[in-house]
Amino acid sequence: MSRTRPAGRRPAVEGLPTPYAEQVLDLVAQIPPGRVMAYGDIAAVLGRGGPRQVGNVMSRWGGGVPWHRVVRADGRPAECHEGQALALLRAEDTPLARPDRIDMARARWHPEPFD
DNA sequence: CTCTTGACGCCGG
DNA sequence: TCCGGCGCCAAGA
Repeated sequence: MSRTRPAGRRPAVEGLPTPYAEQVLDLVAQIPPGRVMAYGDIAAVLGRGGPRQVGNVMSRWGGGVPWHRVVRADGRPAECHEGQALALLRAEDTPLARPDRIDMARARWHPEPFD
């Protein structure tokens, strides 16, 4: 009973995150405030899976990471929490191209080898 | 092994 | 701009 959880993640529901899910969550956790990454960008950086897989991971265990910084390639947050995500993004001064649209050209973030 | 399910992405109309 | 449709790929039944 010493260890109930091997990691500090917060499995919102149940079911341990798969190794792939851990990779996704770890990357999302590194996105700095005021910046965002598209689902497809995350899959491309990991070199595995696709945007659908990233979305699937976020839907299950996204609660432990800055989920609002993961948006669609067109600059809009996922529809299921669009308003809430926009509020959080505006609160951290994320560049917007429109009231409900992220300026991907300025807000898109990519992990550096130095980071 | 096959089939289904997705917090997606891109293209055409 | 808004729709509809197909492609992509991990995970579970």
